[in-house]
Amino acid sequence: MDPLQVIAEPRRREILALVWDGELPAGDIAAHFDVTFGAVSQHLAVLRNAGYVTVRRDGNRRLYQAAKSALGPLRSVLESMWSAALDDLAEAVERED
Amino acid sequence: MDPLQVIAEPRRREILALVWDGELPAGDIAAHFDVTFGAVSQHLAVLRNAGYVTVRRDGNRRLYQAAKSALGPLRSVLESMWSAALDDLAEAVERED
DNA sequence: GGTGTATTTCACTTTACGCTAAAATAGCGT
DNA sequence: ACGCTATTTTAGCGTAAAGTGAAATACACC
Repeated sequence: MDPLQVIAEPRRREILALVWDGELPAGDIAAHFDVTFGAVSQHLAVLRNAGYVTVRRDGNRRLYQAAKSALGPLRSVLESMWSAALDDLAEAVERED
Repeated sequence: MDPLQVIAEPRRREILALVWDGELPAGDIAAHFDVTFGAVSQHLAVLRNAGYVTVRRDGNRRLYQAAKSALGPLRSVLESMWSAALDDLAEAVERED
């Protein structure tokens, strides 16, 4: 799959953000969304195949974490876009006053 | 449309590359592809709405050019991906020997 | 080994998007 | 005004990808 296509999907970017600073079991990740566990698992599979996340077995669970090195060239873009989104949000909040 | 979604489409990235270093009329752009003029026009509309290209009327024609400032944060990524693709190609050519 | 929990995988439905073909819009030249 | 060229827009089709629900797999604990 096209590397950009993988992170073009908003839900996958959210997942990536969740596991950016530490590992999280698939269940916890899925709990953050209002779609089926299966749907999230499929997104995780896409991220896995793209090499954007790593998985570690912990007994029953599978712990996911962003593979920052693989994301290297994409990271700055992602961060700037996320921060831009945050800026927009802050601006919107200010206008509410 | 999601800013990343816009450039995730390969054809749109090609279009962007075509108008990166100078303006080009829509017709010339469309001529580079084996899809309908209409299809290319639709891609141009998407790029326009995203602010990734600028348009200038020249009589009958419309001259398109990449809006590099708007693409700022995305530029390095695009370039690195393109160069990575070129690297892959060079590597493949070498293996042919 | 059987039960319960965590996760993936499968078959299917639904939705999103790129493409075509044709109609609509816009500007130039006569 | 008319025809010609350049471009956009619209409607409908086909395919790809995201979602659902259920079955399958994997592991732990008793």
